[in-house]
Amino acid sequence: MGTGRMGTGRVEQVAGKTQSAKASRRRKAVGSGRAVAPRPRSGAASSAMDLAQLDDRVGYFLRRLQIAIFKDFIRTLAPVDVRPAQYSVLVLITANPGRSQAVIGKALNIERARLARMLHELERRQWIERRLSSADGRSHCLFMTAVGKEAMVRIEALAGQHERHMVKFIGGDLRQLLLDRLRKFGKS
Amino acid sequence: MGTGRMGTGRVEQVAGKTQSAKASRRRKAVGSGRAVAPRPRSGAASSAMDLAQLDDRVGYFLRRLQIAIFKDFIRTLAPVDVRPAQYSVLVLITANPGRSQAVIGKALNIERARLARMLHELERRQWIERRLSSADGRSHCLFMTAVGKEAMVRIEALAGQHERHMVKFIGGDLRQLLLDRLRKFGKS
DNA sequence: TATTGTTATACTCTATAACTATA
DNA sequence: TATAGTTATAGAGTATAACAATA
Repeated sequence: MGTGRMGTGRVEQVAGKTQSAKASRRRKAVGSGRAVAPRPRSGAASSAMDLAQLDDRVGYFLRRLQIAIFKDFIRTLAPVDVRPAQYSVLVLITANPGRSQAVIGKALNIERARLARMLHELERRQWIERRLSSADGRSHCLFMTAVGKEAMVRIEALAGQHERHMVKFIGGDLRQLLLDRLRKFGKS
Repeated sequence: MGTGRMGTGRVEQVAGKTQSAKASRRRKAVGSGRAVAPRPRSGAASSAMDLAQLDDRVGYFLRRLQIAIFKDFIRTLAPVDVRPAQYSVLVLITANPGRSQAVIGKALNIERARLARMLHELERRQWIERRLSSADGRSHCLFMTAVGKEAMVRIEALAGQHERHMVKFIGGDLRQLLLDRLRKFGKS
């Protein structure tokens, strides 16, 4: 499951592209009519929906819960335009300054290729800084900038707000139980 | 969060594209050297990693658990090449024959655009059939084909195997508790 | 006007391969 | 030879807009 688009963060830069996108869409739309094979007719069913075996698949419900949680996270942190993966990286750099990309990536299970791009974005926003390691010329040591540390104050405030939403959403008891039981799956 | 690639399902059709992909990559690689600004040097940190605030974010752990679960699902159902979203659609069509795409999509929170493509794929594999509704000319009623029903036997067997992996992975008690508490978030 | 199914575009994220610089 | 960072490609998934046909 990738994470796809989800939520309403990052709305700014879409506006400028609307016109040309529309135009090219219209251009390409010419002659794109799919040859649809004629289908047989059938009466439509209309009783209540049965989830059947899906009702016993934890994965299914966990997935839906997780999507709802990420949506709230993205919505809550929209003012600072920080997504879940970015947040986890920022927290780790803040708490562990000077670590290499490889180490941070492994801790969060983020591919180094993906992390490289994400760090470029965070560097562009002047929140983090990369310094070549004096011990290993291949490694980049990661640090928060002064601007980044300042931004983290607001980011953590919003993240805390999101966490309080979770308490209201799934209940404080279930939240705590999940934390206690799931921590072991999130390490390494 | 979309779900991205994840796991090892669908490996077949990659092989044939390797050569041309490599070639075009080499072509484009010419002159793509990024002008990297020289970075200051720094000593590398090396103590144990601190998850800091991340250690209290249920969303973080739920996300990691959910990824692990989907990976197991994809790996376990690789023999039939069925992904989680496809599985959920197949189960619902099997249990609720004759429903429209709109209804199935709403029940599973799958965008109608996305569902249309997925159903094309399932139709191509001759597992499902679309019939125009006699009551509403806009609707397509969905049915499993004989081949599809036959395939579902193996698919459900593998899905059950996956579910037993879950019991071993998170424990039968936690699985049951999650099912009891999360079902309400998965309906609508 | 609104809805159903469809196509297309943009973006996020994962997986993978290739390349460089360094070790 | 192996590792760190980078770039690029393919693919899954989400969000969104537009369109034709139908209601």
